[in-house]
Amino acid sequence: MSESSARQRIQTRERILEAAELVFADNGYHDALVDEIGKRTSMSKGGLYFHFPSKEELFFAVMDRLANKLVKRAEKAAANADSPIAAAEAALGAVVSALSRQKRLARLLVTQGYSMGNAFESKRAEIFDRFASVIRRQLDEAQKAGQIDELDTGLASRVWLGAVNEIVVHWLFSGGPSPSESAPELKKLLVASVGGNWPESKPVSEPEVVPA
Amino acid sequence: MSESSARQRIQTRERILEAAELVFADNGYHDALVDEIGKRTSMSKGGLYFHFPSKEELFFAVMDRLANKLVKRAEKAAANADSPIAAAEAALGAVVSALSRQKRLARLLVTQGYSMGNAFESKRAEIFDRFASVIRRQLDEAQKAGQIDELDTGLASRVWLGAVNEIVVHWLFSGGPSPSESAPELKKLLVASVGGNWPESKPVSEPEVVPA
DNA sequence: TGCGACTGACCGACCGGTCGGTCGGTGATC
DNA sequence: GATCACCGACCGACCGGTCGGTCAGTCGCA
Repeated sequence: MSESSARQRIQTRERILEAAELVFADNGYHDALVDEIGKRTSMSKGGLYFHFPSKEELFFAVMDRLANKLVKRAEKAAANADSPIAAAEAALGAVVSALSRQKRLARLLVTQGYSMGNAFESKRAEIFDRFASVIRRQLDEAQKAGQIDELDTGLASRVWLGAVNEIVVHWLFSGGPSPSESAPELKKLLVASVGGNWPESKPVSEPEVVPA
Repeated sequence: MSESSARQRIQTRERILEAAELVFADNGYHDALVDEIGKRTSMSKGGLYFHFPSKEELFFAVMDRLANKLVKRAEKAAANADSPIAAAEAALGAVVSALSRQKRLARLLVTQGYSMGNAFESKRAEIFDRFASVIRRQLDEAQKAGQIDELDTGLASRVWLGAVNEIVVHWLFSGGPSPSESAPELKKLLVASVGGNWPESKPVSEPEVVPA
């Protein structure tokens, strides 16, 4: 059946993507070996190359998959909030909390692409722009609602992103506190940056499940 | 004379460092070829390896040199300001303006190291910590002077750094406006993040020399 | 029997690092 | 001031491991 075989195909792809995610996250693009991905998939190198045309494409696919998941998470969190500024905060909190829980994913998203060389630039830009847009949309709303100052929301969204990025990298590289621990203070700083009035109510729930 | 030969030695090292800076900045650590650095120095690979024990050490030396220059610049700018919060702003402005002027340096400092693999982590941490300290010291002063809110200045300084980092990366990768164009608005956001009272006076001079 | 999925031995470009060798200068010795 | 031993700086051909990618062949299912 072309139906079930198509399903099979997709499942196999998924299996590869999962393994590749691990390997890329641990080693960075350059030091990740295609053979290693094969080993973890219990599939030979040739098999991998049947599903993906190159290491580069495979990496991009991994990044897209990851970005999709996280962006969705952020958008969902934003949708559940009850004011634009709270939504922006929630989106940011969702990402921070997800990355805190999965060091490997954080690594992958935030640093491990660069070793690809200059070809990575556009992918990085694309992904970060997607996150920035989520934040920005909320800030635009907040501005319309008069919750925050007049300002360049594009710039502000990148400031927010950059801040998160730096906190995460610092955690990864220097072993500081987990980003989720810094999150409340971080949110305070970022909301203040756009002149938002800090709401006394609702500290914005995000389960904050810490894995074993 | 051992005197002049020591001088010569240092000069040669400097020549190599300058060439290496260019090559690393253009290609990233991994894609930079030692042979290419040799070509630009008019020196053979063997010659290079007489002065530096490995490609890695050479790269670190380049990064240190660059970081030193920039940190000094930032500290100088801070020292010339007439209030702690203005000093923090000035330090940040100095870095932004320097990077805006030298795209290559920006690239080198901000992205090109990652392709070294996980060995880069500690170097990156070290350098960014140095910058963070400069900012932080000023924020601590400002806090003592009651110019800003009670807050975690360590966290705040990383927020500032991260913001700058993201603006620069966005400029490099997406060809947006030069960071120095965004600087005024950026400063406003960051000062607001720490609850600083925006002073109407003195927009903090930094010559803002734009090269041809 | 045809075809999609997969195997794994093999290829070959690539590049950091090495090492035997060269050479201009320096200073001690006669 | 000529000779000579020596040395630091530099040269560049070469080595050897690595790794992305290829391809002829296998297997099982429809």
